[in-house]
Amino acid sequence: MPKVGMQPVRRQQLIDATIESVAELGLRATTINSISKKAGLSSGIISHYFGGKQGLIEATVRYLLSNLKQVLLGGLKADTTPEQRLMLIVEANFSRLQQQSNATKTWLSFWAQSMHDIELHRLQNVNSKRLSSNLACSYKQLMNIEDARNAAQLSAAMIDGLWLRAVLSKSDEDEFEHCEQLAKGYVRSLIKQYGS
Amino acid sequence: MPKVGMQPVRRQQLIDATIESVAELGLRATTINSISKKAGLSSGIISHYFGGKQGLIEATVRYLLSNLKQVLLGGLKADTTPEQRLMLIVEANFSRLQQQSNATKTWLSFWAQSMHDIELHRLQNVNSKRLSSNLACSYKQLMNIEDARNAAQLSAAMIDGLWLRAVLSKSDEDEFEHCEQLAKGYVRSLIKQYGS
Amino acid sequence: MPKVGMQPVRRQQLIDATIESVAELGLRATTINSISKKAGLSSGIISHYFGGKQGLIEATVRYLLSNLKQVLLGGLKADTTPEQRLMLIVEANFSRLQQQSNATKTWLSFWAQSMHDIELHRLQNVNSKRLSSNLACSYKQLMNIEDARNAAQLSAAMIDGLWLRAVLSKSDEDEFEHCEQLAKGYVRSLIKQYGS
Amino acid sequence: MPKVGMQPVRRQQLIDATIESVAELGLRATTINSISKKAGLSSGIISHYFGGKQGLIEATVRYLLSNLKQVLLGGLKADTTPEQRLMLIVEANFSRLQQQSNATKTWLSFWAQSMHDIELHRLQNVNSKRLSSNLACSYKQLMNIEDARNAAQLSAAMIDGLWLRAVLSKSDEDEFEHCEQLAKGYVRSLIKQYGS
DNA sequence: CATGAATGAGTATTCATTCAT
DNA sequence: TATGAATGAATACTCATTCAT
Repeated sequence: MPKVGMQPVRRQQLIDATIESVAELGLRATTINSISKKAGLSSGIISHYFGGKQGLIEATVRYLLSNLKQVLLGGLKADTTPEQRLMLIVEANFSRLQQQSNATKTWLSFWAQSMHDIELHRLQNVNSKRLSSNLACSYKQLMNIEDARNAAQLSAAMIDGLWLRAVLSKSDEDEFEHCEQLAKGYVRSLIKQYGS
Repeated sequence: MPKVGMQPVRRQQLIDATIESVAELGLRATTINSISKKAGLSSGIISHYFGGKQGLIEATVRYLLSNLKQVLLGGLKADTTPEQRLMLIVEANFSRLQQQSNATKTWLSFWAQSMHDIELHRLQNVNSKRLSSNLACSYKQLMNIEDARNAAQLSAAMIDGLWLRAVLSKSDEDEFEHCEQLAKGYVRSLIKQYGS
Repeated sequence: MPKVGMQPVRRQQLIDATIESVAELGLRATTINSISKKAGLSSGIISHYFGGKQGLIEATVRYLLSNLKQVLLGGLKADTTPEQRLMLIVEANFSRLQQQSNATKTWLSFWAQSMHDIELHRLQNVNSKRLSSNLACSYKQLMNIEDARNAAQLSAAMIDGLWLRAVLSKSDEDEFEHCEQLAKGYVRSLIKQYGS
Repeated sequence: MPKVGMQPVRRQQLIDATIESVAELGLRATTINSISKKAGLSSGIISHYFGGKQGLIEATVRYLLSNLKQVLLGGLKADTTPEQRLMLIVEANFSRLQQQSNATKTWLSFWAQSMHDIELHRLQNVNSKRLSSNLACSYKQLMNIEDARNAAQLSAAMIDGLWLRAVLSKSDEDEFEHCEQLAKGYVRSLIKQYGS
């Protein structure tokens, strides 16, 4: 039943299946078969739409990153205060777990792989830099540039650190929620500490 | 060239080669051949000494963890103040990069794999718990239990977060050094904030 | 050259190649490569169609057994006398050598392996029981039940014994023919001895 | 603890371990390690005494065959009648199961392998011929040569057939005993039938 | 558009053999 | 005389890719 205009549908089907498979089996055990089976499609379709497994992996990472960006932009309105913006950034980063039931493991797999994959590393760096610069941008409205940059780096580390430890200890949603609160508390303490 | 008493020598040779190979190629691309070639030994020897690839991987993780523990214990003397102890813990955790030229990437690979490997997860959890409890133990001498526990969780997250971001951005030694200072500064600020 | 509807063709190709390889090299020296080479196919195809070497081995045994059954059923017509039926059973069992140029050696290999392989043992038992019960069924029409059972056991042993010794001494077709006549003669002598 | 004159002791230890291992695991799964472990010796000793695995296998077959021969000769006394001799031959052949707790499976493995191993085939043929000629020799004293040869061939087939079916159906000792009685009964019926 | 049959290089593992001690 | 460390060829199996339909 070949149809026209299936391209975006098929692509998304395959990306969703990839996230599921990596979360469930790990990047290592994820095969073109495990993905296509989850998508309910044939294995050949992957080469057809993504040129190969590697292409699908990269498209999946790009999708996860752009999703994170959308969540962030979606929450920003014209009249948000700098502090509200900072809270939104924290929330967006912890929401990485909600997009798919368990896409958290997927993030971690891609991080590790990015150490040995140039394209993945580039994508991951763009994202990392964006977190820092988003944070710094808001902090700058509350303190001097030097302190803002420091606060941004520390907050970014705290967010990733809390998130990572939560993922690695296979925490449930409540514990993630608790970590999100800790991160917000830390951001507030930085504002109080350096804020003018 | 069979000799007697080679067991510990060969085991260490293979563990070192594994760390090198995982750092260079990633856990995924590390094969029994890449390891044995680096060790200058035959592939069969891995089964002989570790029962298989999985056994060698686990032995390598155990080695890295025990090394971290040794670094920590090695720095502790009788007359260290709680604050000195906390600084030592931070240093030990950042020293993960120095034990082997580039064992940092290796740690990250093992973390990711631990999400899909029960034994690795168990080992990683022991280590994670030890960091928290070591920190909490020292904090308890400086503040009340509730605050100490919180401080320990936050410091652990900050240490791992700073370390992770440094690894992921392929930082050089100076940047690691800077991160270590940031971590220490954060620990000091927690002491000042909650300390009685 | 992927085509549709090749499944049964490929399966039979591989089963034939297995019989050939086991006959020529023995079960022990038969590898996935020796089979796929004989079949003119790649080694991967075996996993594709049979899940692995073991699956192909079992399918091959099943094929040989079902073939034996077919030869037997094929010879039976409505108006055969019990004695004619008994002769047909003997013939069918000796025909094991004709189905494939030299499938006899293959049978022997599978028998030996059945001592250490549950599934093969099950299959081999079904076959062995069928020979006994087919013989007993015909004998019962010629003598009392007790004698029929005895005659069946003795005839089955005589058939297998003559066949085995012919195989082990690498007999030619004439000698097989002679053994078949001996077996038939023995069956007739049992009928004369016990027959009412 | 190197000692002199250990050669025959070690050889027998290894042959016994081979019989055990082949019976338990099958010829296919029997390795130099499974044998040397059962013998409580090192793996290297096998090359030392038998030149390799193949040499040990052949020595083991030779041992089983010579044992069968000994059992037969041992039972023969000066004043045995031809019929007694025939019964002894049957008994000796069924005793193949008693030499080692379960050496029966071992025989079958070697038979199958003899189809693809010249030396094994030679040994097995000598044994097979001896059975026939021993039987024929005794029969000749009771009937004319033609009938004796026929009777020998049929008896040999009956003995092997009954024994084979008993082994393949994993019969217990009682069932083996029953088969031995059936074989003896058959020999007696042949004597009655052709005997002058 | 989409399938899935077919390939074959690559992987971990096994194991008979060798040989320094 | 005896060991067992070390080897590396061989084996079964996996899986990304290709391509005829």
